[in-house]
Amino acid sequence: MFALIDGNNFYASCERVFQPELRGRPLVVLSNNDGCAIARSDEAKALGVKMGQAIHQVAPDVRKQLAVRSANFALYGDMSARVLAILRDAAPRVEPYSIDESFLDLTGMRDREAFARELHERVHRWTGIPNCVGIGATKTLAKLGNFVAKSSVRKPGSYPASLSGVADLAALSPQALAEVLTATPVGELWGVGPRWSARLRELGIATALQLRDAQRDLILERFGVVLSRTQRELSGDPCLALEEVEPDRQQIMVSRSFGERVENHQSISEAFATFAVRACEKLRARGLVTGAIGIFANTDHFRLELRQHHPQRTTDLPRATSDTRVVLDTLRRMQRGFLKDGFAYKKAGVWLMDLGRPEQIQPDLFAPSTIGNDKLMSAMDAINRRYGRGTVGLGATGWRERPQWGMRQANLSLHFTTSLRDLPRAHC
DNA sequence: TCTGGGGTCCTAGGACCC
DNA sequence: TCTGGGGTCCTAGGACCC
Repeated sequence: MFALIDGNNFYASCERVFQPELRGRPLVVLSNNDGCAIARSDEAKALGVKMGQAIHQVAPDVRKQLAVRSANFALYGDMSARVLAILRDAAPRVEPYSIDESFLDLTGMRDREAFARELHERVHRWTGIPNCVGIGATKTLAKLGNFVAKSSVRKPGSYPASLSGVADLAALSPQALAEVLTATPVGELWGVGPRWSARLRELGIATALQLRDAQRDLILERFGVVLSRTQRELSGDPCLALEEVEPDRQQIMVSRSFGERVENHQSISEAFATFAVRACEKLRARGLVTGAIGIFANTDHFRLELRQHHPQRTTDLPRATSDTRVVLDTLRRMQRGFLKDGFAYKKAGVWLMDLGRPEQIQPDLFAPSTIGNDKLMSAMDAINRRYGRGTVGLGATGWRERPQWGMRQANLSLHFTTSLRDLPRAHC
């Protein structure tokens, strides 16, 4: 038996906790570079702002009514950790699924509904984050329960009012569950994206109930094992287990769109170095080493009248490492002849592949299997953790206050919970 | 003027092995 | 005349998630 708890309009809700003036107003949180909407308050949804919509494409009269914030991931990450601490305290087995969602194992619990209601209120009371809880015999049904709980808050009448905020689908009669499944378009299910949703509808499968009751071998044959699992989970047959221990990452990527188009290769080289430094920090934080490096750059694909170039290159390292300097050295060599003159680049990224635990790396007969100075790197990480990111670093990043490639963040809120520097400026 | 940043898994097909 | 039958590994592409 699973529960899924998730924060409503999570990023928008985080902003509202510390900026009460945003409550009750249509609020939009923008992606990096203040490009498109990545979170919307209910009021902003009601005005018709779409998920992922470019903010400059929102009608001017709507735009005027919106409160807007630049994405503040430091704040959201910290609020997420607070919510998670409450969940871990309340339930023995928790799987953090995303920044705003966790699965809980409720197997054997007697009064699930009371537990879920209490948790629902406690998270809101203790963190300020409104949330919903879905419960079901499988993860897919718990996810669906969560969708039902949220929908019946936002659009009263879409589902029975008793399922508002907290929805235990496992407590419903088969008839009542069938009604919920009938009211749910197939595309709203976890694991059914726009492509499959369209293909399913062509086959006359438009609702969750129709998918559940469709021919098993038809789904398996036409869509593969992934959707087949979703189908089985819909009938209460668990195919996905709770994963308390996060599996090691297979790759780590750091990429950014630039605040403006950049032709200057030195500037882009500094961007690559900055991304590599960040990627290596993430790598070490997970106790991993990397065996290969990839880089890419893109010109502005929204300006097709401009000359386009999207080079990409990967290199295997002779020995695995988590030492930023080894990665930067390789990166420098990879960049020879990589960018072309006369192109204006808009985005670049670095990714680390072939990740592994240092003790699992196949050893070389004549040389150590990894390379680099662990003590130096952990000292740098410790200083940056304590005094703030970028307190110590490496020259290849350019070390600039405002790099040419830097992001636009015109409406960034304060780091209310993670920066002492911001505290005196916070009025709450 | 202005358009995000991460991830995972599965499948099919080709190269290659014995 | 007739030309096997398994395997694995790798990669690219496509789907999904938040």
